[in-house]
Amino acid sequence: MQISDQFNSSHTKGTRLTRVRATLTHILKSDHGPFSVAELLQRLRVRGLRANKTTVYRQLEFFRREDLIKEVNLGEKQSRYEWSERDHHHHVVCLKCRKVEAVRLSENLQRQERFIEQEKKFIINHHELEFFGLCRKCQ
Amino acid sequence: MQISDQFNSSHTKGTRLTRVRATLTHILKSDHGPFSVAELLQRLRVRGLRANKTTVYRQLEFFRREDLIKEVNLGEKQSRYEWSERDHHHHVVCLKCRKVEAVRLSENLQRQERFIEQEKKFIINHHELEFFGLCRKCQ
DNA sequence: TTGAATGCAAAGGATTTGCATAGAG
DNA sequence: CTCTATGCAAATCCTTTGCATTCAA
Repeated sequence: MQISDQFNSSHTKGTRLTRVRATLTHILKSDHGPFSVAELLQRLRVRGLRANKTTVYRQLEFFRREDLIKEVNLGEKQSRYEWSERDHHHHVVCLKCRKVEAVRLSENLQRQERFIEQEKKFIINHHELEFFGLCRKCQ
Repeated sequence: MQISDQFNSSHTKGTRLTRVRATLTHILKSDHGPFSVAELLQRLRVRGLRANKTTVYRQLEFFRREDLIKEVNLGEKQSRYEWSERDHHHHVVCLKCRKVEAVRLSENLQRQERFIEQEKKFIINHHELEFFGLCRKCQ
């Protein structure tokens, strides 16, 4: 596998495609997120890779610098991370079992953002929206 | 001041209106939030009350149990807290100076919640929505 | 060969817990 | 007087840092 297969921005010069990085990329891209660091370590282990948590934190820092992932906060003590290439979406979080699902809203928040920019004189960069409730099983 | 002035739910039997609790209540109710624990300690100090951070955490736990405050997460490492009696609103957060302002949306998210409840079979309890960008001064 | 990536231990920062003491009712 | 609230120290949990070693290119 060539580095250029996955990382071809000018920022990535001098970086190396290690086994941990390749596997983490694969997990973040294809599995169902968003993931906590503990979950990522777990999934690495399942794939036969016993990595150190520090390494995972540093990989996430790298992905973050390259704008490849987004950090998500669902009101837990730890952060979660997900690949950012996917479509813009939000999350529904079950208050009982903590199950997380992605949702796409039927209409977006553009209009609200314009409203806020006018009223507050803020320039909006992005928003974060999460819904909390009970999933089907926990109802 | 009577306890019943501020806490008259059936849950509050046996609780005591200490100076810290009364002052924290006042700060959370009248000052401009949401506040971190450090900020609450600072404001207590300004009012001549040197409280321990553990005490503040325990007071917040108490307010939370009584459903008097909401915990807010703005992507920082610490949590923030605000009195929950106020009107439902969201936050705009400046990515540069971290200034926080409240915004009321011109239209609410009820419709989107109904949509999600149908599509995902979730029962929505509440949502959290924050906008991030640059405030007037930081643009 | 060379410097980016890794592992391990230790440090940091926010939050929680245990226990003895203070103080509201 | 009684039991809730407090303070202090220590413990926990997540995250970051320092440094010597490994390994991709």
